[in-house]
Amino acid sequence: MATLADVARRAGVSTATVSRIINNSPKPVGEALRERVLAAVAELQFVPNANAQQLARADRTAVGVVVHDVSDPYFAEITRGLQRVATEHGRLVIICNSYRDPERELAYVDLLHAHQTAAIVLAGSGYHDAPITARLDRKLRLYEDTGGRVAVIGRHQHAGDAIVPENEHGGWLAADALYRLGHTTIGVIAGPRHLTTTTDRLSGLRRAARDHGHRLTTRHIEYADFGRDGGMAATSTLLDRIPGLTAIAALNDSMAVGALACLRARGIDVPGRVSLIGFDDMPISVDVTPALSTVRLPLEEIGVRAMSLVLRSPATDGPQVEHAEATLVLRDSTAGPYSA
Amino acid sequence: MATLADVARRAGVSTATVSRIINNSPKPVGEALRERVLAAVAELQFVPNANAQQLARADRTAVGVVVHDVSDPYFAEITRGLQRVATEHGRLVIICNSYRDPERELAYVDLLHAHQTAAIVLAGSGYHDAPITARLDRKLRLYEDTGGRVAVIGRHQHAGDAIVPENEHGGWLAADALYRLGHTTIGVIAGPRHLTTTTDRLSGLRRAARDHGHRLTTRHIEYADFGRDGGMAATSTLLDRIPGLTAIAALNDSMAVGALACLRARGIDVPGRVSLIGFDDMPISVDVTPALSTVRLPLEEIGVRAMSLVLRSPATDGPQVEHAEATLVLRDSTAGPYSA
DNA sequence: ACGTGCCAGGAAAGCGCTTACCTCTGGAGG
DNA sequence: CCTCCAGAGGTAAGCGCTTTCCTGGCACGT
Repeated sequence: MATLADVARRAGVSTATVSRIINNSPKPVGEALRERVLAAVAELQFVPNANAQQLARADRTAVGVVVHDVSDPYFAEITRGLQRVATEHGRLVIICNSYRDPERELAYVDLLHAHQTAAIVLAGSGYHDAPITARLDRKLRLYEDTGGRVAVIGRHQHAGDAIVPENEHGGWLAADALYRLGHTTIGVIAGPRHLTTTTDRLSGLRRAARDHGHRLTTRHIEYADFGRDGGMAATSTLLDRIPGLTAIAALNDSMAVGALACLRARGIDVPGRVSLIGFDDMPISVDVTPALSTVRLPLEEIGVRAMSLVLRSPATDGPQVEHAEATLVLRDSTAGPYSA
Repeated sequence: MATLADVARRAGVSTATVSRIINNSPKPVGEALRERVLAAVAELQFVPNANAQQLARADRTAVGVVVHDVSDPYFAEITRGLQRVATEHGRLVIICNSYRDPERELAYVDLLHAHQTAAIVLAGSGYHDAPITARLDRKLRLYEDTGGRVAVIGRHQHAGDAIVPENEHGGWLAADALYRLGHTTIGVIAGPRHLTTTTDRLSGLRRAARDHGHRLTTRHIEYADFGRDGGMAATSTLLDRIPGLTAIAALNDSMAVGALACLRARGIDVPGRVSLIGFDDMPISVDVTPALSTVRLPLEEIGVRAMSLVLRSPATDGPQVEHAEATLVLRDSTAGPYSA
């Protein structure tokens, strides 16, 4: 492993000179030396030790991202936005998967802090768990005190920058859309109840029911994992419990896809017999059959905005909270109820 | 930013002692001191500087992963496998997206090298571009010389560990399946021609044609981007160019989903009028309508194996090359040709 | 009583860089 | 001809840790 000193020796110059050249520092260096040094760098295949550089200069460059799971399309889209902006700024992104384990999330925050990343963006639902939330908040605040920037996506708690998707409003949109189509009872397939995303979306659904004087009911809720298989299972029990159900709201599109699979397996026509609406509008949602009606969240844009927030000059005053608009997208999986 | 020295001062001990305690080194430390130090650590909210640690000890812990794009389901699945194993070994994973830009790929290899990662795994197709390939190979070899481990997924060139998916065989399987169903001319929608994955899969297709004495033809190839929209566009031109086409082979499932969208838009029944087969078997493929027939690659397993290879004790002798088996999965998008 | 080991703890030498500061040119200006 | 200064390069002090080696006590053996 060649070091700076090796290069310096080989070129017959001091390490300072080599350092200046490879970082092309503002300090002028003669052309002759520069060439000698560059030649030595090439011969020795010198690759500077980034850890030593980080330690020596004070600056922080990489940025850390903690998501629940990159392979989930929801996070994949957000991450794509994050990455794009980071790359434009010449920043390396370190992606960490917490797999929805709060402890692992905490551990990753420590880790990114320890690695002196310039910023941490935390994407994904918060937890209904006060001790965890408090610990996380403390860690984040400490990190900020040492000069780190933080942005959270989709959680309320933290004091720093935040992008908050309109989950509650989105829930309202979904229920309202179904009601307008003539449905009066909605079966809900929800994610884990300890996630704030779940409860936020649910409360939007419920508010819609209240707004319509309870001619609409959203009482039937089935909780499962936020994923295709969870959606499939939840749909199955929902169907068994509520004969004649005409509408299902899934709290995310992955679950909706699972619901579709269940419905198809049972030979229940969508939207002929049952209407289905999802949430998020992930890329694939337009390609399933029937194309999924859903509440759209600008996923990639959310990523872009979060990264921009965290990379903006610190001059900007105070923590920013931006909202990401939820919009209704009606495609082919929703229709008026089948009149029995 | 509290440092080790701060903690030592606060606890009234030497930095050596603090270091021993926080790393719980084998060297024994008295109980009284240990408590004092731990208290100081807590009060000062000390978080060790990982860069300094890396520099001081010789070991490397993180591992780097370079993929074309994590938000692509193909890579998302592989990454999931990689992550799982890394996590089991307590390793941090740094994920880098090259967005299929060879230069960026090279830059990332340098970057990961510079950051002293323990290993680099390069996932995704290689390029038909000798200079690039040579440069990459040189960098990788240099990295290995300095003690780094490398594994590549899905490319032949490099000398180190490799997982090679049976792309050629998979192509053969796809074409052969279609032939057995009675199709004699296959329209192919392919990814970029400079990717080895594209050409490998294509040559499998062609071999199948030869094997069947050219009663089968795979001459009609449309190149586009490896993605949903690329697949859609390619299918469109294919359909225009070859009237009466009864079978389409897409070189990956994303393209196949795009093909499905195009076919649906044109009102062409699948598999009634046109049969469609994909490649990869990404998770969503079972949920589109009709469920996609495809050539399955054990994506997550590939990730698992690659990471295991790279994390195995160096004692193991020589570079390993493992194959990932391609298997035919016939679902609902393929059938016998419609006899005109 | 004195040596002999052992053990807890500290001193200090790095790890591979960056950079503030110093030194030594040589040429311009008087 | 001397002074002064700018430019080119080097010296060395860190950055925040880890770890080797050393020291000073202490309990033990004789």
